[in-house]
Amino acid sequence: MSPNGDGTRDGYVLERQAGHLLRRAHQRHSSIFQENIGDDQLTPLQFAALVKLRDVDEVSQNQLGRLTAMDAATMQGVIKRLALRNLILRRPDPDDRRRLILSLSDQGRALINCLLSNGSKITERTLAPLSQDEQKIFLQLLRKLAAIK
Amino acid sequence: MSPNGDGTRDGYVLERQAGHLLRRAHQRHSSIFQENIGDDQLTPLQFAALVKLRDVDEVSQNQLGRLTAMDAATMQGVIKRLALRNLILRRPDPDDRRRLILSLSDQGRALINCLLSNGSKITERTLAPLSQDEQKIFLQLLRKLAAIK
DNA sequence: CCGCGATTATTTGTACACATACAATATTTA
DNA sequence: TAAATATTGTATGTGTACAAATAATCGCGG
Repeated sequence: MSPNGDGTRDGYVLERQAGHLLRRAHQRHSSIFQENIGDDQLTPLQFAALVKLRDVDEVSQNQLGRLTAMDAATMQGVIKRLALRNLILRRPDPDDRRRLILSLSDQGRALINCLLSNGSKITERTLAPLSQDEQKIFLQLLRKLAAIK
Repeated sequence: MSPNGDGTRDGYVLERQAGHLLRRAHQRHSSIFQENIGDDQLTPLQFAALVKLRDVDEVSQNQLGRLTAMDAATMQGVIKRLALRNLILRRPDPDDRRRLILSLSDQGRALINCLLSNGSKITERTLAPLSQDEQKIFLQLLRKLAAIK
């Protein structure tokens, strides 16, 4: 009821809420990404789109959005910026005229192949505050929490 | 080197990267927040600002930003929107004319007191995919990862 | 007391993030 | 086949996020 010394009055402490901590952890990761990705323009979502596009070769914009957990509107912006840099190609699907088929350009393929090791470094540095065992546990629990699979 | 069946070609699997998982977990939390906060306009950052302002009574805008991990530009927008709804008061600091002293309005205090239990519910539902033990471990590791304290 | 660096708040620009709405096209089903 | 429904890509509006630039003010060393 009365102040606790740290300024809190009762049960709800911001620093203990999952959402706040997730946001701050994500913040920290973004900053590590930016420092280590090795391409000033490339953002985490753009990188994710390129990685996934490399895995699947060809997909429609919406499909790629589902594979990378971006909604259609967000995906559209990400793709537009990647296309502007000539990292991906867009061509109409002859079998479904609503769709745009996306694929990596040679330049995009070269870039992502070159940057993949930076991606691994980023994950490593993001998890660096944890021991090896802790990292394993954390990723496992985080996967559950993100409702993956 | 060659495709693995799941479409991946080698070591870098998007779904195993900390950043991607953090983003998706945060996404899921945001959606839970929106469904459960009980105020259509209130966002996670606005809620955090109100909670912290309730704890500390009076602070400058930048100080509140540091307490809630928002940079000055973000804080400015959040505060502007809260002030627009008359949830907070802004008055100049007589001792430092650069500062705006922020405090909860009666309306803001009433709202946050009313919504705190929803905040707890949101944390609970966000962590629901984990057992009690897992929740404890997860929060502890997440706090380390977010570099809190 | 002066000057200069630091702090405070604001503004601008870019990029997510998602809801909503829309037009064009596909698919389902009546 | 015709009508209802769903999907695809685009556009718009609001709200994070952060860098960079600006202006006002503060405080400290000289």
